Amino acid sequence: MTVTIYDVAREAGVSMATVSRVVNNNPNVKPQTRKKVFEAIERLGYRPNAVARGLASKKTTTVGVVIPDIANANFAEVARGIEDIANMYHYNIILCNADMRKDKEIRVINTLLEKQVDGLLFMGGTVTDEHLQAFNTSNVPIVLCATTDEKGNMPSVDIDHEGAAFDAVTKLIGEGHRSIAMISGTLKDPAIGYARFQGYKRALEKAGIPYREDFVRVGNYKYESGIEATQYFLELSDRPTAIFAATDEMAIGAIHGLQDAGIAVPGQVSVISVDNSRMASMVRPQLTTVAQPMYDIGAVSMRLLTKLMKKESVENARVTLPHELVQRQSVAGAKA
Amino acid sequence: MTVTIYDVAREAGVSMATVSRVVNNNPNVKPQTRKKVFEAIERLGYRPNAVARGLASKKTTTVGVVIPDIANANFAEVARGIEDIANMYHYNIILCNADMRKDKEIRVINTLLEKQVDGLLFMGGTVTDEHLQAFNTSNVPIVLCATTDEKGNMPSVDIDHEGAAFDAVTKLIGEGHRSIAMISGTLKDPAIGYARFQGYKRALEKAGIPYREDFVRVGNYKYESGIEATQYFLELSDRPTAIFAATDEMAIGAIHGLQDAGIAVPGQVSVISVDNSRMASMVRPQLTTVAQPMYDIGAVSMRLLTKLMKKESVENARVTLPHELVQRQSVAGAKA
DNA sequence: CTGTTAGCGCTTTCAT
DNA sequence: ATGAAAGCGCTAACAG
Repeated sequence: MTVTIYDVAREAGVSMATVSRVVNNNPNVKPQTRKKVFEAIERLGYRPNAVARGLASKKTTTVGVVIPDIANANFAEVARGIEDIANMYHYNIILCNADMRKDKEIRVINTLLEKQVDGLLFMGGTVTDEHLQAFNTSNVPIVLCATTDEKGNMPSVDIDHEGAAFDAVTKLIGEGHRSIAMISGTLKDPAIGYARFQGYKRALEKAGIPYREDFVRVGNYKYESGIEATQYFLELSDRPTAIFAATDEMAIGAIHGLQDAGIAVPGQVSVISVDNSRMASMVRPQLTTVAQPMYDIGAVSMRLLTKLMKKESVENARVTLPHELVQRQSVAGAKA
Repeated sequence: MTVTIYDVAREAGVSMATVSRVVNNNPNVKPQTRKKVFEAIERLGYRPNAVARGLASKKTTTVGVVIPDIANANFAEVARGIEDIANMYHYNIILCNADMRKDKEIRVINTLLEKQVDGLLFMGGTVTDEHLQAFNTSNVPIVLCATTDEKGNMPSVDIDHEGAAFDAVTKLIGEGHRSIAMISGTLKDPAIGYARFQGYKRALEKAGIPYREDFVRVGNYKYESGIEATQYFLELSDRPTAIFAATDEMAIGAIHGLQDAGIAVPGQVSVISVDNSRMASMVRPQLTTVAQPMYDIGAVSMRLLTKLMKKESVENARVTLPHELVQRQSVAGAKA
């Protein structure tokens, strides 16, 4: 039925150990023997059983990554960064989607740990005590990627969300805007939603612009919620001249919400956001936004994880990658 | 160090077999014993080792899915369908991205098979002889999902790409268009690129419109290539009045390429495509497109796979799901 | 350079 | 209802 290492050994006239050696590229095998074994493998169509290997060696050479939402382009980009580095270090990666649901995140973490991954990458999403608890039961290294824990105890790679939001809003202020509304993500999410909201407030404060509650709407990071929030702003007697959206997707919603109401962007209202996803160029006017280096976040966090898995010492286990304003066409100066 | 089933057995004062039974929900355990075991598990923080279990039982309750491009929203949607059904049947799924590269697809298939998945879903992408060869070495069921093999020998779930393209172009013709250009995907891909191209040709033919080679440009399914193709069409002395793009993303590129050149959509040129991705509503004018039931493709293929894994008999192992025209704002009648 | 021999942690007959 | 024991397929000392 299934051909095992034992079958190969018999076919090649050597011991299992020798077959194991050639399969694992152990140099201590005579070239001639190696050849014999390879031939036997070929002849029998032998495929090593990774499960048995994992049990015997206590290593699976695979790292698990939990991705909060597979449909989110940003996370996809992070995943690409992870993969490229993982391949470089000969790790397999198994992706598990958590569908934006906390219970599923916890379940997926446990599943991955049961599967004996050699390390875990937890991407995006809020890190609650429950998460921490699940992480604690693990004896493999875990790094947070595109998120952080509030306590700051875990290795992580992220950007400075508060600072990115601050820079975006400051850009608007620099263009002369004083009536700046925000379409926020959920404030319950400390890692992203709340941090970006804080950046908005700080930029206002620094410029001496009073904070107005009616200038903030909470969306769900999605396009439709950007439209809805914008429609709300348009009903205000005192309309904003600029909108800061916490994500590109909501910003595109804002642009369309504005345009559908016959308002020119950026002629009458400017729009800015944070992300610089691929979509930012796929809208007219093209979106001015603060870029997050998603690919790098993935790459750096995977690199960090490899070090941790090899028990190498790491200088700094909490890295913050720089962000940067990308100017396109959705921001213009405020009318005097 | 790591706590094993043996530790739990000792702690609870029972045998390994009994612990195994309660962990696996075997009814043949006295409630009282069950309770004792659960307490021991709790006290020790026992987590079953899926690798050991997999080796002993020769089942991993996980299915591998290879996804050609994690950044593609359509595939993400298929993946969601897969997941929902997998959860329902208590299978874990592990996603492996193949980065649109054939060699990586083959490698990933082999990795998954080595990991002893109980079944495999191969999503999108062309199925070559090399693929078939890799599939053949497997003794677990495999189903193609959002693609098919040319020979038609493998279980698969897909839509009728040729028919979808035919319907899209026919819609244009119904609106009075006769100068219809196409932005195709690569013709090398029989499952999608070529099939949609064939649909375009057949619709033209049926309407008695001669096929013109200069009205077809091959793109790479991406936004930018949609723009480029459109710019090419605009340079023609004899411009098309409508553009059929093989994917939404290229269609959005077409819309913007047109608008950037000062051409009204759909006023002067109509645009239609196939996909109905989320993006179709995230553009102005909103895109008229033929919907593919991506989620259902995922769900149905996973369901099919569960049947195959349980060795249930299946009536039809090659299913084609229906498509449907979704009318939005990017198509208008041809000027008389 | 190669073979022997214990396990890795769990499931699964087979007894009892 | 429970336990004993034989593996699952492979790796990793250890010995030679």
